[in-house]
Amino acid sequence: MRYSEMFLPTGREVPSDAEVVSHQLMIRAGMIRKLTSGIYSYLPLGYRVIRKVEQIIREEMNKAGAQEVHLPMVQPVELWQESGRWEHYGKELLRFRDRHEREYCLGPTHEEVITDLVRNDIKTYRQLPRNLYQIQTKFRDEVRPRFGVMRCREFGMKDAYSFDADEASAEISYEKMFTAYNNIFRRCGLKFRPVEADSGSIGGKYSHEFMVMADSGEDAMVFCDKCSYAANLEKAEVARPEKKKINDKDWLTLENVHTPNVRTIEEVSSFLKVKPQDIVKTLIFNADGQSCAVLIRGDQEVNEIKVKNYLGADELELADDEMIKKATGAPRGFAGALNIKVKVIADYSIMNMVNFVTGANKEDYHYRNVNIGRDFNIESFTDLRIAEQNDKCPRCGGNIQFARGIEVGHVFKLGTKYSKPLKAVYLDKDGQEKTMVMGCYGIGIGRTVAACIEQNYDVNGIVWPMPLAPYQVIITPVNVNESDVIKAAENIYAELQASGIEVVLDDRDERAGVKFKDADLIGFPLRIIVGQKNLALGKVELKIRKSGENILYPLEKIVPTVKQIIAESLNPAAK
RNA sequence: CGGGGCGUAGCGCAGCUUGGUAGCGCGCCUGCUUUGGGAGCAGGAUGUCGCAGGUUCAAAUCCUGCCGCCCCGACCA
Repeated sequence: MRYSEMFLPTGREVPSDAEVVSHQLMIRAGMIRKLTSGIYSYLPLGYRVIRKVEQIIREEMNKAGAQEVHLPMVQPVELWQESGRWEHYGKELLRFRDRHEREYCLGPTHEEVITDLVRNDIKTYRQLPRNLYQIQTKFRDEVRPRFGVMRCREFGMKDAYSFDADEASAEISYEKMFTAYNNIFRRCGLKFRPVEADSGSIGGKYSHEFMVMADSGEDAMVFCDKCSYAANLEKAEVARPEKKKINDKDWLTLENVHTPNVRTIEEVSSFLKVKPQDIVKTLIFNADGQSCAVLIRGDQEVNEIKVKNYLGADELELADDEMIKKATGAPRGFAGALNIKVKVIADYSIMNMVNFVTGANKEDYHYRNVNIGRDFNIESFTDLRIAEQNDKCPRCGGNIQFARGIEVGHVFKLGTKYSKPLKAVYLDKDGQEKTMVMGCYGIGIGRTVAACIEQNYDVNGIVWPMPLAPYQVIITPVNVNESDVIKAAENIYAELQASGIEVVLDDRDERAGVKFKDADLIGFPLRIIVGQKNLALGKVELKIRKSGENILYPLEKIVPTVKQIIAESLNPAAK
C-alpha cells in the first residue's frame, strides 16, 4: 500500500483520556477511535492486526478439530429464562424490546444459543463429541469501561463450545483447547502463562485463564518457582497449616475491656498495645440476604471469592450497618465470635491462635484472652484468605511469586450447567437418555492486541512482533523528489509485493524525520531506507525496529534478505 | 451507584476568579526556501465556547437544570 493513499491518521499528542500505553499508542498510531464510552471503531491499520489474531485463532481451532459457526448477537428472552441467567446475569446484560414489545438481549456470551442449536440437531452419541466456535462481537454493559479496547463494552471475541458424551471425553476436549490456546498465544509472540482461575458467572467447576504478563494488567496472579502451580490471586490456595498442640494451661482469663470508639484493627492494636496478628478480625457478610461472620487473623485479608464459593452463595457483599447491628447487637467495629447469633466460618489463620483479642458484640467493648474451644467453638477451619508473599506453594511447598497479567483467554469445564436446564440430551449406546457435558473457551481479540502492545513498545511507539504486525515492512525513500531514490524504492516495493510480503511504501513528500517518527510509532518490524548517499554506492539500509540494528545491504540483496527474516520470524521452529 | 475532575478549532490546552466583539501550540490550506529523526519564512481557513433555561444593556465567564466524557471506589468476564 502507498502511504499517501492510506487512511492512517497518526498523532503526536498523547490523548488526554488514555491511561495505559496500549490505549495511547493505538490511538496515536491510528488503529482505533472511540465512538462513545467503551465502544470503538477499528481503522484500517487496527483492523489488519485484529484479522491477524483472528487468522491465527482460526488455524489453531481448526487444527484442534473445532468448526466455525456464526451465531446471532440478538437473543430472545426465552432462552435466557430457560438457563436462569435472565435473572442472574445482572445489569451487564443489555436488554431491550422490539416493536412488538418482545424482549431481547445483546449476547454477552453464547452458551444459550449454542446449546439450543446443538440440542435440536444432536440426538445420539454417534454425533458426539463436537466443538463449535465463532468469532463474534459481544456486548457487555460494563459498569466502568476503561483502558481503551482492553475493558470495553462492545468487543470481538472468539468463543468455542464443546459437547461430549461424558466427563472423560469432556476432559479430552478441554485438554485439546488448552493446547490450542498455548499454540495461539505462542504464535502471537506473547509472553503468557495459563493459571488456575475462578469460573465466575459463566459457571462450572474448573477453569484456566491465559494471562499475558504485564505490570499494567488488571489481574494479579501467583506462581510457584519450583513446580508448575500457577493461579489467579482470586483462586490461589493457601495450604492448611499444621495444627499445633494447644495447652489449655496457657489460656489466660477472659477479660472484657472498655475500648471507647476503637473499631479498626489499627485502632485496637494501638489502643490495647497488641499486634494485629494477635487480633481476630470478624467480618459480617451478606450472603444472599443471610448474615455470616468470617473470622480471620487481624493482619490478613479475606478473599471474598473463597467465601462466596465456600458458602455456595450467588451474591456476597460486606453487610451494611443495619445487618451488622442485627447480627452482633453492636455497631460496626465491635463484632466477635462470642455469643454471636449468626453462622460463623473461620480461616486457617486463626486455627493456632491463643489469648487473642476480638470484638465483644457490644458497643465500645472488646475481649482479651479469647480462646477457641473455651470461649467459642469452630466446626472446621478452611481457606478463606488472600494469599500473600510469605505463603508457600499449596502443591509442593516451594516459594510463590506474584505477578500481574492481562486475561486474554479463559477455558472452562462447564459440566452440565447449561445442558441440564436447556435439556441438551442424547441417547447412548443402551438407548438411555444422557445429558451432554460441555466446555466453553473464550479469547478476547481486541484485548489480545492491546496486551501485545503492553508487552511490545518503547519510547518511540509500538514494536510489533512479526505475526501480528499490520504490515511487515515499510519502505522509506528519504526524499521522493529525487528520481533515482523514488525509482529504487518503487522497484523494491514492487518486488516485495510480488513475493506476497505485506509492505507499505512511504511515498509522502515529507521530511525524513516525519516518516521515521511515523514508522516507529506504527511499529513496522522492518524498515528499508532508500537514501541518496547509500544508493550512489548501490546500497540500501535495513533497520530492525525491535533491536534498533541498522544494516547496509547491496540493492539486489535487500528483497531476499527481508523475505528470509520474515519467514524465520513467522515460523521460529524452522530456523 | 458513591466521591472527584473535565467539556472552548481536527488534537493538546489558556481565557472564567473580577461579564465587554474568542486566543496559544500542533495539525490543515497557499507560496517560496529546505530535505537522514516531527524544518524556516510569509500569507490563510477553521468555533452553534456540551445542551437548555435564567440574571444582565451585554454571558465562554454568574445562576439553575440536563447531557456527555475521564479518574478513584464499589462491581466484573
